[in-house]
Amino acid sequence: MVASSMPTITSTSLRIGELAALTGTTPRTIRYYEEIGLLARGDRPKGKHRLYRESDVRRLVELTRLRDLLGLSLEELRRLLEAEEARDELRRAWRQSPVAQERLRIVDEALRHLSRQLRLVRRRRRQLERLEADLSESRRVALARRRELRS
Amino acid sequence: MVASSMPTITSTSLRIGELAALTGTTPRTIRYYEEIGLLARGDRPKGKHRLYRESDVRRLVELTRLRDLLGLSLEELRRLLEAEEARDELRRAWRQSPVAQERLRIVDEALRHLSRQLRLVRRRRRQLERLEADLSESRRVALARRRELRS
DNA sequence: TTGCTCCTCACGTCACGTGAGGTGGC
DNA sequence: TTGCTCCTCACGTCACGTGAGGTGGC
Repeated sequence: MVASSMPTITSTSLRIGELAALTGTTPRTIRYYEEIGLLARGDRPKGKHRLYRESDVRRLVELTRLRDLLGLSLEELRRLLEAEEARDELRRAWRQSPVAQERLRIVDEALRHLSRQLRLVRRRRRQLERLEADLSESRRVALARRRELRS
Repeated sequence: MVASSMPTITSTSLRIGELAALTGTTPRTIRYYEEIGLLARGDRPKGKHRLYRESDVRRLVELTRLRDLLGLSLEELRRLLEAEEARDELRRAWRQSPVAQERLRIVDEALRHLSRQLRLVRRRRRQLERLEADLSESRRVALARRRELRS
């Protein structure tokens, strides 16, 4: 009873419904993202259940976050994250290559990518701040009017 | 030559293409919003051109802003703005009714509505700020790594 | 084994995009 | 009048939602 059938190879193995619940999305969305190539296929005999790991949770959270908060189409999202996939590739290469020259190139690539996302996020935040300021101003006016009516 | 054919009744009269350009959207979107009742029909002999005024520009800008920045569906948007239309109704009533009691009710209604929108906007802004903080942190780590590599 | 979740089509829906063919005129 | 923009269908597309009918088992 102590040693179960087989040792788990992957960290935590999730089914599609569990991944969906953890990321606040739906199985259908996950299958669709796989279909259009936003999520990896993960070699699996056709008809059998999909299995996911911790890294898939992080990936999907990032996807939905950028999608919702930046309002990107899935095509734009794909282009934005292609760079990131290349970065992951490089990160793997990083461990193999302790050559400083090479490592510097990898870090610079990552920095360019992060800067691009930060620019998009900041622009959005400024737009939201402007909307919030406009609404606050309207409220300020309404509050003043109410005070006047009450006096 | 001084007195042209007829005096313009509406402030500025815009065609659908001009309204679209001013609001950063498309004629098709405007027609669709009219179709589903987000924009007024504006009595017009069927087949003839639609004409818009300054107030339509403001309305459409508000619509697209809330749609894009809050990520609302058009159904949610409609519900959010139904209150606002009621508010416009009341605003017209305002001018007729100088009864303080009635005016107070109108202002309170407006305030509740503004607060609701502000809550949505602020929640969004906090989410964006969290995303921005996460990205900034990643960049900080990458920058530190680069400094180390360069030394 | 039973009951849940999963599987793959496949059609439906929302929010428009994109012609096609025709008419209007701030 | 000519050329632009507008008009109304109507079909296409993106990003999924929603069954239907069947199979799998972290």
